[in-house]
Amino acid sequence: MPAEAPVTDRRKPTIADVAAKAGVSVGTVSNVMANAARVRPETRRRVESAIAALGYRPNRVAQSLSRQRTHLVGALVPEVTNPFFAELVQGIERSLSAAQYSVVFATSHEDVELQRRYIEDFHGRRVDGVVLVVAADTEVEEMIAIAADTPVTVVDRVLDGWDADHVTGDSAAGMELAVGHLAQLGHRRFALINGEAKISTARERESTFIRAVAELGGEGEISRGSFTLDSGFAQAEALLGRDDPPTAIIAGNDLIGIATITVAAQRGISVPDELSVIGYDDVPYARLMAPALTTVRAFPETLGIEAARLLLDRLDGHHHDGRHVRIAPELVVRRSTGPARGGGLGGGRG
Amino acid sequence: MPAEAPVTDRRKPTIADVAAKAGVSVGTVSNVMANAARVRPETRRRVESAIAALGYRPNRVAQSLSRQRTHLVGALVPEVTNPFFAELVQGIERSLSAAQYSVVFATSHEDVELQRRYIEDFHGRRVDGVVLVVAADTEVEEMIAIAADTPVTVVDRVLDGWDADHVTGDSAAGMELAVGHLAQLGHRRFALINGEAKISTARERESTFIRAVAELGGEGEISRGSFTLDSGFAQAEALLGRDDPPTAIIAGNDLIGIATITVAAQRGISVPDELSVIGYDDVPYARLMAPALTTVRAFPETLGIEAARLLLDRLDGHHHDGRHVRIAPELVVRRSTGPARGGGLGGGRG
DNA sequence: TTGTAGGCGTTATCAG
DNA sequence: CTGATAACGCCTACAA
Repeated sequence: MPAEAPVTDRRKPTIADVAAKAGVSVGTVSNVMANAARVRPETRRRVESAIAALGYRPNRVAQSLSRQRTHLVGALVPEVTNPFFAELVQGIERSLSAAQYSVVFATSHEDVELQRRYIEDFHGRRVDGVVLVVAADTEVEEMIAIAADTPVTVVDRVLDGWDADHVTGDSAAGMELAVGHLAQLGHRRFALINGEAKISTARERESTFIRAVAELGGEGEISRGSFTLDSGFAQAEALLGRDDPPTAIIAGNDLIGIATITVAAQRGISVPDELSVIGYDDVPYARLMAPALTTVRAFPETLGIEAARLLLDRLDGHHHDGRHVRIAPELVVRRSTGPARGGGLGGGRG
Repeated sequence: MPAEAPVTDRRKPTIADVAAKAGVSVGTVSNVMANAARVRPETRRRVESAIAALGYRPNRVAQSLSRQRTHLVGALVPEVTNPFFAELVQGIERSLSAAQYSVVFATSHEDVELQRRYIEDFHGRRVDGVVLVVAADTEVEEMIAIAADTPVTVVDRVLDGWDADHVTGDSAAGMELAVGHLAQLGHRRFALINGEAKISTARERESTFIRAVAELGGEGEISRGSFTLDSGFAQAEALLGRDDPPTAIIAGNDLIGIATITVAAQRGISVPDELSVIGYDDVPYARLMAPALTTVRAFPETLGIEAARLLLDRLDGHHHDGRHVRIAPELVVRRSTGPARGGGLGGGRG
């Protein structure tokens, strides 16, 4: 080898290097990469072998700047340690990466200030779009302003007054399923242990709970906290520590339901003989409880997939007005619900 | 307003717009933003108010191209629906974003081909570094080649022959804790239900298991599958369906441990009276089992935090050789382990 | 069919 | 202290 051989050049090859090696211009290289028709087969071959020889990979940063499109989307969820959101994120990531988008990912921990910072970061990076699970105390006005001129798809929760694309679970239907199931088992005294009242899913479940119980002529009480195991423990503890707990507890999500079953066990309350418990979401751990948790399946991964689809549609220019897709929930009967103590009208487990 | 007023300009303002409005050059604006000392206070004020008036935010894409640094890091894990990795990801994301990095996130699903594609995508996007949990069947050579000239920190699992920075849990110590605890309870017949033999943590736990059991003069058998609930169910089913199951089962991770407890319950095997079960990791659901799962806590979030720290150190140019940090595990005794049936030497629960 | 050159938005180098 | 201007790497007219 010649003495002039440069020390190993660690710089990644650029389109200019390829052009030089192939003896063509950068424009031509760009054309073959774009698969443009207007390039002679012979030339194409030369360029392609130069690309292969150099191991050339286009610089996406430069591409983004030039094309004014990053093929990047921001995903912001409250937590990733919550299995519901983990599945949601999985759905988002799968769909987006299948469509050749990369996702820059962040968690807000229900903190609006953090949420604001992340969204600004997304903007700074010129993401093509954002998939967002709004944090609990989010102000509509701020969101509308912040999300201006970047396509946003809102998922799981909704923000009143913001007509962004969104996909949600049908919490009203889900809650009706839950109350209906319990009613059929003869229950008349219910409690709902819920998450943050600021969150739309919690509100929808709550109002439906109230209405459904009223229509039934039953009694219903409501406890509010947050959608976490810890809050579930505290709330269940308070509820089950009382003299006359209800015969059926509906949990605002499975974490709360799981905590409730655990508290009942600790207190020697037999589920489902003395107390029926039903959760919401159907996370993987619901069926592993003893007894296995009856719950309303919410299909979190599907939510994520649909959210990604909506966003991609918009990025492709297919749609322009605020769309709303609603995912229908399903009742999953397991072992944590049973006939109300003292009989009642209801049939057995069928 | 004048008739010539342009239709609302949705284009984000550029540094040139700011310069024009402030009546200075782009270079000066750049200097102001860089907080350079060499700018007259009066000028700075003018520029700053122009920035504020326009709501100017620098374009990170252009910055990246110019600075040759994206402040982006890629994070690739096998799954995010596995709570161990969810916590790991949380640690990574927290640390990195605190250091002003954004993370582009992906999941390999233990698929080496997918893993390859994601890493190439990371490269294409010119991430400054990557945090990687290697997929199960990863080839060293390919990784070494693919990861060339991009700082990589390997976390949780290790790839023999690759001297990248890495942070792992001390699986040998953890397994010794597990076997020691069981031995003290009088157990002599053990089984290990493990994950993929291709994964370094599984191998380390397995070899330590063999050695520890041998030193004890006990019997040990090994079942291999994958680190999932489903595999845990299948393996536990096979093991507990036999005539003479061991008195103590060590699970390669908590998902397997949780599945084992569930299978035991289904088969009417009392835990811990007839069978002791111990898990690994201490995911949040371990303590919610009935009985609560004794386990070895692995601190996944800490793994993520340390991995991020190692990478950041390297990106700051502080270190250059392959470093290794090992996180010490802790035994968490709960209710799924107890004295071996038929007595033995061991004391009670203390 | 292929080459040239301007533009994408910043940073950095140098004169002035 | 400030203003031009050349990178950074790629795309896309427009010319040739």
